[in-house]
Amino acid sequence: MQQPRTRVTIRDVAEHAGVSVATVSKVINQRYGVAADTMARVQAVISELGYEASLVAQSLRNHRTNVIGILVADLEPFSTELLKGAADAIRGSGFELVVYSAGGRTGDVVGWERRYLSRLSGTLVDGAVLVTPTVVDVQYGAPVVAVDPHTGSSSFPTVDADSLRGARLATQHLLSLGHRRIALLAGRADLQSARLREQGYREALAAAGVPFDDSLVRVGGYDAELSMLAAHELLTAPRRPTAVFAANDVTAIATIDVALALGLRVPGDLSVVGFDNIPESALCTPPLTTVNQPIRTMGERAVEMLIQLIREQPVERTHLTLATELVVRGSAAPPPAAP
Amino acid sequence: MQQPRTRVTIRDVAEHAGVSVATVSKVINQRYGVAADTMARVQAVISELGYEASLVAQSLRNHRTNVIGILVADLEPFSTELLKGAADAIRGSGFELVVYSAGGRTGDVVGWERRYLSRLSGTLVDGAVLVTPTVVDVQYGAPVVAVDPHTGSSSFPTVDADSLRGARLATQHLLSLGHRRIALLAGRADLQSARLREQGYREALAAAGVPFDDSLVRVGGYDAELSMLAAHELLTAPRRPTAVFAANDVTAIATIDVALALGLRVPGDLSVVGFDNIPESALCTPPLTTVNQPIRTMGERAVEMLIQLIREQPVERTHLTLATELVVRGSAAPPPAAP
DNA sequence: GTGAAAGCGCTAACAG
DNA sequence: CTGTTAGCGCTTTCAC
Repeated sequence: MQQPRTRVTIRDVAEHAGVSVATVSKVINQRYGVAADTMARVQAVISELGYEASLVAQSLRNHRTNVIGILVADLEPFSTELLKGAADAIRGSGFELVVYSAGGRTGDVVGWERRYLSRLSGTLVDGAVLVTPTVVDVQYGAPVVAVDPHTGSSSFPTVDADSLRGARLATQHLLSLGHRRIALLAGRADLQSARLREQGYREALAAAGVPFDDSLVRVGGYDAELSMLAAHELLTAPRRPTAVFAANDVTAIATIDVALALGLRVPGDLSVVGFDNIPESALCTPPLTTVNQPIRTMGERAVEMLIQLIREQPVERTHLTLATELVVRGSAAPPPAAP
Repeated sequence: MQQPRTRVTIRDVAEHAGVSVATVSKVINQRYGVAADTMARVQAVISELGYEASLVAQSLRNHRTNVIGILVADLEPFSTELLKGAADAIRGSGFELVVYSAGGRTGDVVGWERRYLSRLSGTLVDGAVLVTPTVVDVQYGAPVVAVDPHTGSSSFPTVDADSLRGARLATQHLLSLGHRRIALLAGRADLQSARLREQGYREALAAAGVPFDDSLVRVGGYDAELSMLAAHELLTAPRRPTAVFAANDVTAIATIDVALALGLRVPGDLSVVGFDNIPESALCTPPLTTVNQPIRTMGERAVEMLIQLIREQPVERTHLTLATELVVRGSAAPPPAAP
């Protein structure tokens, strides 16, 4: 095989083989109407030159690329895990996977999503999966599936997890261990998932006849640093809670760190329950009791749904909510004996 | 803004604005020679229609996309971490990042790399970073930087970490703690990094006057499952080692799991040192003593180098080997008192 | 069975 | 200042 300075194009192949570009194209695409020996000759030149058709030129012509795009705001544990599920679903589907990351750029997130979706759809990708998108209502030239969109009412087909039930389970777990002063380290108020987790917490409290106490709620914004501050406030207050339900694992782990730094034992003095079940949650000390969100499965389902959409096959349900479940590990235990 | 069923093209904009496509193009690309009011009118139509130029058509024309591709075999901790570094380096560079994942496909890895590189280069991406590539010698239409290539002698500009020194540090650490029976859980023999780590291990042993013992070496292949088997063999042998140096963190963690399952205390009965310093290594129990490989920095450097290459700026060094260092945590301690 | 020609969406050179 | 034209690499009629 040669090592061309510049890309080898279909023209180069045609010239070397002494045929027209049309014929080469037919060979590449296995069309009928090419003599066996011509075919063989062209094939030989193709491998001699190491020719590969340009993805760009092909998609410009075909409007079909067999590529699925996934747009993520950043590569953090959640999106990374989801990507793996997507990769699982892609395998054997005949599609390829391309990931576009905004690289954690803050501020312009909405613009980025819209711009990319628009620039890619109909050309570079046959469809796209939007991970935790902020944009939910625009129609593009290609099918789009949203995973865990920031607002509940999306006009896109959507895959998410049952945050409401998960939060209820987590809170019930703490209640059944005997806790009554259960703090909530909430997520971001602008996100649907965060609102549902707070609602679940309130419902479980109400069902158990425990009054909701505003002073036990702090906003952690799904963010580690912010949560450390919030947790510190919570844990140094005069009557500190005996348990914390954190809206995601990252902030739950931050809470444990703060508690340990304050000399509290976990779960001896403070129980903590998280949400997400990211890989790190099993590895921290103590291992985190949390709510499993089937992140990988969400990625799989989203890609499967998207492929159906692309193939214009009927999609049974356009809003899929996957079940969450409690994963009991070591960070929650009965409260210390009342003073 | 409208919600077109199909992609809106430059033609649509031109028609709506009552100008030619060339003029629209000039407006988009901020070329001189457009009257202010024409410009305004076109801009208005653009935002009214929500037009975005097709990435595909642009790159076919321009041979310049301001997009950098990163090709990874799979999305595992190493590549994910590297991606983050790459994302850091991209920010503010004027380039965008696109990740292509083979999705852990085994077997066809080489073919995939070659095919993609070939299909993308010169068109969709201005250059590419290949992560742990098996292909190292082919020239493409666009610059390529390899990270931690599988064979040492790559003709690509390369970024890697000092595996040799890192392995020596790890082994010396165990030696200085008093260990003499130090096992090696090796990586894959076909990989440069694995060979260097074995060599470092041997050199440190030799320097300390400890004879190399073949029976203390097993191949873990950088793979968790394979390593659990190997570790089991090692730890159930008649004279088991007092320490294990694993060629990467994933296999080190697997070794700890096996040791604990066998009722051994870590580091009381068995010391373990890993290599990579992936995030998980700090979170496992006990926290892993390991060799830090600046993975994120490798991603950054690779992207920086690639950008220089794309801009045809001189690159000071085409083979960058980043320093490794020992990170002492809790998984290595002096050996149990000799029997 | 094969090739000439048109065109996907866009940009650059050149005329007007 | 604006439009016409050519062409990026490829596929697809449609003549020959």
